Amino acid sequence: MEGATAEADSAEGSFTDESFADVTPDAARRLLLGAVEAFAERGFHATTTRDIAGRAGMSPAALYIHYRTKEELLFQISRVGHERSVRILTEAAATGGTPAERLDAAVRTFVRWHAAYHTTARVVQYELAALGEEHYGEIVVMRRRTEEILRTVLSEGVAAGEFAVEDINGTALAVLSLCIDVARWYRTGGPRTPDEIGALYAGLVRRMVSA
Amino acid sequence: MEGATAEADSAEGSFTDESFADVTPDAARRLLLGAVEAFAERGFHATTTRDIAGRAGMSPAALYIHYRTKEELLFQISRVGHERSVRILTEAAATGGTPAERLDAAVRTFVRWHAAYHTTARVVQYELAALGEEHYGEIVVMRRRTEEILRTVLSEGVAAGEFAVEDINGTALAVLSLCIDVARWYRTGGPRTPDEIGALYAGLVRRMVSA
DNA sequence: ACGGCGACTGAGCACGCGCTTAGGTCCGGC
DNA sequence: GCCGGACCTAAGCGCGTGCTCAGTCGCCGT
Repeated sequence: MEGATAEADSAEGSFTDESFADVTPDAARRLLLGAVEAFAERGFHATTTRDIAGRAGMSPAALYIHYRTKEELLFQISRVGHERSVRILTEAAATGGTPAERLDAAVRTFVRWHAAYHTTARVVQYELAALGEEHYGEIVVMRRRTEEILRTVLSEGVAAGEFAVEDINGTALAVLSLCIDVARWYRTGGPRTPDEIGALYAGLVRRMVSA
Repeated sequence: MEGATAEADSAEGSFTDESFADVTPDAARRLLLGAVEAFAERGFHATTTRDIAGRAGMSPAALYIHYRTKEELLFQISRVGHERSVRILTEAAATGGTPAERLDAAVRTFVRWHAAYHTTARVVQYELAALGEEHYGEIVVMRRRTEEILRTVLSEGVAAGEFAVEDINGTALAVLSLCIDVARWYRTGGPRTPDEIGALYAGLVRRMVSA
């Protein structure tokens, strides 16, 4: 929880994602951050390598010293982003407490991450189709783990009599879908902070599944 | 209801969207349908005009007899698609019955449309950023109407004592988000028919808001 | 002092893109 | 019979793209 709480604590404003804090060298990290911004704004295919390099304050050619292709840049973003989001979900779902409490924590922090880091999250969730086949394969494994975590919590809640859920697979998919889609519509400076959306969504999901 | 029921009646398989049935001449309609497929598969920016023309069985130049630019093709798809989806929601929310029944009908048919015509819906919901500024402005008006319909039903349900919803705006956004995101993950040939997903989601939403 | 090496740039290549243009074909009206 | 217009194609223009490469800069160990 500690990590997950720190994750989105400053909550408002467009601060950069610390997911990429330990990427070295410095230029490689700046390129990644530039690419995240650009991909989130325009999409992968509408973004030029010149734009990315420009945001990082470098010439177009410098990009290819640190990454072999534009697609590899996307893959690194996707990989790190997925690792982070899976970690957050795992930690939240593994806290002590009843299944209801764990589902609450999972939805709350997952949503908060998608809102606070919606720039990264948008690339992570909506640019999958631009990945190469092999890279996509690696990512899909992590995505399946995400679904598995949700299904597990729901099953345990049903077993404990806390939840009344007929279609566990379908409901898990719906809950995830609800959380993920936050990255699509969230705007910094909107009426709600990531924390508030997390709280709202946790409540909605709780009512959706509780017995 | 009649129209909305007919809308997704054959329910399974990848049948073409009749939204574009009255587009003339024939070649213009074939181009639209080809563009819908291509945009849904690869996204607007990754789709070439040669690809679209090829799917319609024509030379690249033929596209420009019927549409001035590639973007206009996207706009026509987006416009017709939005009109259709707004009409569906409006009709469902305007049936007689309690707010709970109308919310049920709205979610059910809206979700069914997004699943059954997920190809069109994916373009409609996820390619907005590729629209030109003026065209985007036109579309946004329709999207606001969609939100308004949802907020109205929720408000009426609260007033009638059927729903217990604190944050009407936030909840309306969440419900819409849930429905829309179906277009992202739905695949034809998956375990659930559009009808089944509609029923599942209507139930989930009902529990989310009911007093 | 200097060699070697990693980081970076300026210039530019080959390609595929959106779109245009000149011209061909077909068909209904007179 | 033949004109006019709607529809379509072959060819290709100009440009911006992803990416490359020869060469420069500056820092480090010796």
